[in-house]
Amino acid sequence: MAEFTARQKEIIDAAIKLMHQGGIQHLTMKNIAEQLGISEPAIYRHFKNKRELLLSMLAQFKQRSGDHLRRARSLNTSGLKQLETIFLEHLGQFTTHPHMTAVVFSEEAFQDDKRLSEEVFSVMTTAHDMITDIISQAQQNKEIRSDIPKEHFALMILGTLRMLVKRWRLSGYSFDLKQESIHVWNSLKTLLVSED
Amino acid sequence: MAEFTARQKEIIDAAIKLMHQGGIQHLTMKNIAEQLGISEPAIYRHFKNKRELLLSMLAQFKQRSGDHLRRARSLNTSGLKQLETIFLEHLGQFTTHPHMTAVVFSEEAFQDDKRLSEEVFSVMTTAHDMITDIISQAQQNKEIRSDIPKEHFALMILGTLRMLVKRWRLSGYSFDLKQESIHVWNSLKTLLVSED
Amino acid sequence: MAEFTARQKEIIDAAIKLMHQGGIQHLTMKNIAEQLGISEPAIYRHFKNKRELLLSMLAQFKQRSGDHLRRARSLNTSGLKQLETIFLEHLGQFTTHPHMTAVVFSEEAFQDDKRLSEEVFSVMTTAHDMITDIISQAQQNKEIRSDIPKEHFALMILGTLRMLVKRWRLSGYSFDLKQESIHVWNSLKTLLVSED
Amino acid sequence: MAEFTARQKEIIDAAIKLMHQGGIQHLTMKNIAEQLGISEPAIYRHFKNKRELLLSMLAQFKQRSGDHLRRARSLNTSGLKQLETIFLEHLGQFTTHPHMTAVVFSEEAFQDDKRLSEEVFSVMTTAHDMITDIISQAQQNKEIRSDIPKEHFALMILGTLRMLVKRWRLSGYSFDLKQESIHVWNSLKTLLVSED
DNA sequence: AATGAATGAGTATTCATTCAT
DNA sequence: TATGAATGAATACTCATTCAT
Repeated sequence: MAEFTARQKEIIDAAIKLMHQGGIQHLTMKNIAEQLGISEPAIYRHFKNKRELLLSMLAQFKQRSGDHLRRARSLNTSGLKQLETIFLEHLGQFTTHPHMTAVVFSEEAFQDDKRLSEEVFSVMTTAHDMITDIISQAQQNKEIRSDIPKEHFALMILGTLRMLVKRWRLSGYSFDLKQESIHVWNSLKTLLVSED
Repeated sequence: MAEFTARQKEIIDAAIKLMHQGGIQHLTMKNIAEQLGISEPAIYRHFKNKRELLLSMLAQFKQRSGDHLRRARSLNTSGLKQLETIFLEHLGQFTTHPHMTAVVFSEEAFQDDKRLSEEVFSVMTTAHDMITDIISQAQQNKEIRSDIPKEHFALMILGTLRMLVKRWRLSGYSFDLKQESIHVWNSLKTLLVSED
Repeated sequence: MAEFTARQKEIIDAAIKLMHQGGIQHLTMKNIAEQLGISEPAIYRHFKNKRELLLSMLAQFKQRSGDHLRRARSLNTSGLKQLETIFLEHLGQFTTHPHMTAVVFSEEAFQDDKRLSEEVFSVMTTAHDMITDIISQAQQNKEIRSDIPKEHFALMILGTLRMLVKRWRLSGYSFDLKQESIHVWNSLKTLLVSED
Repeated sequence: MAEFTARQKEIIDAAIKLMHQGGIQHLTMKNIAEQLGISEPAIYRHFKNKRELLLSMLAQFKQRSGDHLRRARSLNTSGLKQLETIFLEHLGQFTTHPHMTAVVFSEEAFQDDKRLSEEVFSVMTTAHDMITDIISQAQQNKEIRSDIPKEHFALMILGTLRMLVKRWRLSGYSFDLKQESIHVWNSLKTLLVSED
């Protein structure tokens, strides 16, 4: 939908990087300008105001996230394989772009602006809903055990994924997220399919 | 360790409430003072500065959280029962004090201060470690399936718990967290014990 | 109604002086602070924001103006004498406080804020209405000729007064306003009473 | 004297319209550009800077005003008729172009620039002088009563005219200025000619 | 003749903190 | 123990203006 100019992308990237470094407290117009080597007012040529910039940042994140999910969903494979793709690709993306993890956990930061927090919420909800959907089908196909409500599985998968990212972040990216994500997924898979 | 005066506790509570309402952006000395009906300088009689206040807030939270865990741990019951107590009591505490959820998710907020973020991290780590410990023993006792690494179980339990709280928070506390937490725990329990 | 502290009065006076010197463009928080030898933030201890300061300035002016009018009105003299008192005292006040003239002509300056412009408008309207009222009675008492609508007389008196002040202002206060106002009032009086 | 290109006239008109809408605060290069649908730098092709633009605006206004006065003056009629023409045509012009009223009352706005404020002042002075002149002759011709100094009559006529316009402006143009101006003029005329 | 990109100086306002009382 | 008054540093944002294209 919203196409960004090269400069806008640069600014958005700088904003993400700053959020990553020191939270929203660090995400000031001055810091963004400094990081890009331009003056503060220059930013206003590209974004009406800070809010619009943050909204754009989230819009971009939302789109990427949505693309990921849709791509995984469209794969002509089993539900379990789709979930694996989502789980691993999502975490793989963070391995490549560690500062993106800052955006995932930005709900609390944007708490004082309804539009912004809704936008972050919607990313989480979309993922949750799609995962629930895949599980539902996989349960019907007997790929996944049916004695656990699909919403609980979704909660577990998303919760585990986020917890893994959070630990990686708080540890200072001190372990190999990609490697670890494969191990964790295997555990999750085992639980999803096992039946008494 | 740190014993707080009645006034200090009041200030800490006010701080938590403010964080809950509008994030760290709302957590200003002015707002704290306003909420307590005192002047700003008055706060400095009780805390050296804002940082010390936040540190105290986290210390209190850490202690409460630790107490909870230790109490659960000391119960002369099965590991599974201990995990259940931790899971349900933790969530039960949030039901009674919803503004406490703000503190749980405050890691990102305190990102720019090492001491503060470490403090929040340590709460999470302590919980993680204790859960891992309980699981380890329960696996030896054959209460919990052993084909899944204990760390992965810990990740799942803590991740699911946090995800549940986060959804409750972002939904505007629109569902019965206590009720829901029982259901989710049952699902988790089923997965913990089931064996191929 | 609104009682101002000593500091608030100082700030209001500084604001009036600045408006007088260089129009609203000069009326900045920085300039006010500089004139008082304090820092900008200090002003915010005394007024919530600039708008509130301007509103207070106008409130003070409104009250003074109203007091003047009511005092003149309450004089147990003829209508003509009351009008003379209003005319001469009003202009006399400006002679003593030349910077007050800036406030009289501030309607255009406050155009972009409804509340502010309404406040200035109301000062003018109040004067207009009271003058109209006095004229009406004086016409019934045959003090003032009745072949001219009272509103037109009010327009003339207020218009002439303002025009005189404006010319004084724009001339750089180069003539004796008090002296001149007596002459002009004599002319007005002659016209008010003369009859074909 | 100063001949303006079509584009320059457009820019001047846009400036007047903006002043009319929200005072000098609204009269920014950005707003002018926006109103014309061009970019800000484009304005600098036609005016050296903002000051030059405002000066041109006033020059245009001065010329129009002067033309009006001279045309009225050149009429081969009585002095009273000339004054009537000036009074009614002036107000008639405002009826057609309400935003012009903004320029009449712009003295205070341009207070911080000597050249600009002088320019506005000169428009007023020219009108004042010419009116005084006409009155002087009319007094000699016994058209107008001679017991009132000509300057006072000039002050009254101009003051009443301005006051009428100001009230029209502040009322939101809610009454028929043309109609009202005829009534007010009749009152003024009655006073000008009546003799004890 | 016009624009996209940029900027130095300024604008109101907020923040944590200090100090005299 | 508390407060009224103050402040340096920062905040988002605006303004007139310039310059390369």
